[in-house]
Amino acid sequence: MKATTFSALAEPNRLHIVELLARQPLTIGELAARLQLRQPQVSKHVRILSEAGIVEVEAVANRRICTLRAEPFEELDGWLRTYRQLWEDRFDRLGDYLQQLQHDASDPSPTDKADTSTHPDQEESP
Amino acid sequence: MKATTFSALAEPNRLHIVELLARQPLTIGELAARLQLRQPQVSKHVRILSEAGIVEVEAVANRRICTLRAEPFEELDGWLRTYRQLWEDRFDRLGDYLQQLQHDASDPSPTDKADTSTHPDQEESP
DNA sequence: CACAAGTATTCCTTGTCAGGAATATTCCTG
DNA sequence: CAGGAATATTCCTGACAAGGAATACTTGTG
Repeated sequence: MKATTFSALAEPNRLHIVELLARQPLTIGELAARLQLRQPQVSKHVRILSEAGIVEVEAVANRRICTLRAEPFEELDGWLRTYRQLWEDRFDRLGDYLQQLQHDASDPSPTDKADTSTHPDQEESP
Repeated sequence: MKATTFSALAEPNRLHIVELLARQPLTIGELAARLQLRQPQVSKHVRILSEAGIVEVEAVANRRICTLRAEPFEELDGWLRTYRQLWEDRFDRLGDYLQQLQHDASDPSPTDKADTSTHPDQEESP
């Protein structure tokens, strides 16, 4: 998962923009009116959202029509899938870990043991 | 949706922490080792994640065991539901809007018309 | 009770970002 | 082609966030 996606959504006005665009496409000016922001700031925010791949800007004469792109949301959805067991499975991960901690008091290889073996590997510096 | 959740995940190291904790709970020190960061910075990052409600910190003697909390992910999942039609329905929102733009050239109430009527209202300053 | 491991906190510095204001650009219309 | 609408860009300033370094706190142990 790219942090830039979260970064783009971390700004309240930008998050607001995204939620407005979820209802319908809007131009820069329309966004500015709804957000009570001045046009230049909206342009900047939209640019950032656009560079993050969240918003697509279509030029129609004078105006720029902003629409949401699906990809980042699909990616987010896929990312979330990894965490879905957190509230679905609900097994006692902390309990397991506490057990493991006690073991580790005498065990020389303390760190990477309790892998639940359901996650794709991304970490681990061997 | 709270921007603070995105804000907490916007920092690459913090996102990394979350992805590590998705596999198993870890202490501050273990996180520091995996992230190649110094302990104080990890403590700070974890504090921010904790204040955002993403991570729960349990004190066990000397150490602090960090685990993921489910709520923010559930909330994110619910939030995404609103956007799921973006890639599932795939109806031509931009085309609709272009139509509407032409209409609006003569129509005096240009802004709020094309409500798809499937979204909870949060915006609109009447 | 001194010591060490694990962690928290503070201070400092640097870089980044958001908004304001002014200005430039593009495009339509008469 | 002049003028106005919609938007982009630039410059500036103030706030804030992140890492480094040093230090304080806490807990188990000898």
